[in-house]
Amino acid sequence: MAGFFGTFENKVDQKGRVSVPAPFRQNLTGMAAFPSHRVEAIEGCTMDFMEQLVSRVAEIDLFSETHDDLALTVFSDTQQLSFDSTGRVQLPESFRAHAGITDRAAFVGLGPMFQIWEPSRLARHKAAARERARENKSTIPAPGNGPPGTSGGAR
Amino acid sequence: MAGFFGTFENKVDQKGRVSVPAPFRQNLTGMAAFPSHRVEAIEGCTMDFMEQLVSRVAEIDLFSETHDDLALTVFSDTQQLSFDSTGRVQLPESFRAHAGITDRAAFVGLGPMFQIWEPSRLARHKAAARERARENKSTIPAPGNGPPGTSGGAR
DNA sequence: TTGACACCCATGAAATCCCATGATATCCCA
DNA sequence: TGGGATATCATGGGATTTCATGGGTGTCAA
Repeated sequence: MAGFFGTFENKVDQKGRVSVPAPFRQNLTGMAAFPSHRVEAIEGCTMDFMEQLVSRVAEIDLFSETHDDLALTVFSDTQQLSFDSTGRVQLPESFRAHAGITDRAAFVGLGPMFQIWEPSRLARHKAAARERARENKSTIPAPGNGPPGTSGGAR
Repeated sequence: MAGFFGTFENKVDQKGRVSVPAPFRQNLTGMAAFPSHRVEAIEGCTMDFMEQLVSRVAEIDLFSETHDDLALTVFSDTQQLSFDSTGRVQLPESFRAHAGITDRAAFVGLGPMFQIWEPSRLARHKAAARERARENKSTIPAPGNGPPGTSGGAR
């Protein structure tokens, strides 16, 4: 599976446009975005991934409260953002407000998806996340060898 | 599985490019790299390996805190480095800074992955590692046994 | 008419391509 | 087994392309 890696900080111009980092664009024919309900950032992913999300949510009991809440939270605010000819997207005002983005936006790769942050908030969030990951000793289930960067080394 | 062995020291030119040692390149269609959390070096692995990680992460409950923390910690500093036609990669400035690399870089094979060091730091690190290995009587677990016990991979 | 927005072109900086060079290492054949 | 021919590799640097960014124009709708 192709993924999103790395962190890229780009300028948001007066029209509210941002260049999507070229490495991200390569995996994106079209992109879907929605405000994160957990952090002050925008979540982004491929259209494909969004459709997988739809399937996953569909597996939750229909008519359950969880289902409704999740569906409403995620899908009702999702927008498909399209690129202009130079690879920029228009960040809707409501998205910028949610993330506190004014004139700079940091794209951060999270593997299957990515997030868009106001840079200084990202810095704070990242420090906190790293701390938590260390405390919980979280690791990625190894695909047969010790994952680099988490815990195991050689095997 | 293909592995990385040996140490190779190459020049970093003014453009920030380094030749990836030919023996390493043979195992690499594309390479992923990220700053080590434990030491002042850059970790490298195959793109395949990274993508396996992505798949693993995609299987964790989306929107869980674990998922977010883990993904952020692992992927946000990772970059895909691609080879030019003569087998060089561009080492991003942030990587060089993390490892203290200026005009020389040492590639160290570590089996399933490898590291990139500033040569003199590597020398020091290596001496220390050898010392620790002797004191701890570290061993490599025999094939077929459970996860490494006290030998504890890199730490 | 005034925004909001898609489309287009311009620009400078940076990354990448591509060719050239010399140094080793490898091959091949007498 | 010598030793020249050939291939591989690390390295340098100019040419070209990509990329982020700025700004203009036209269109459609309120």
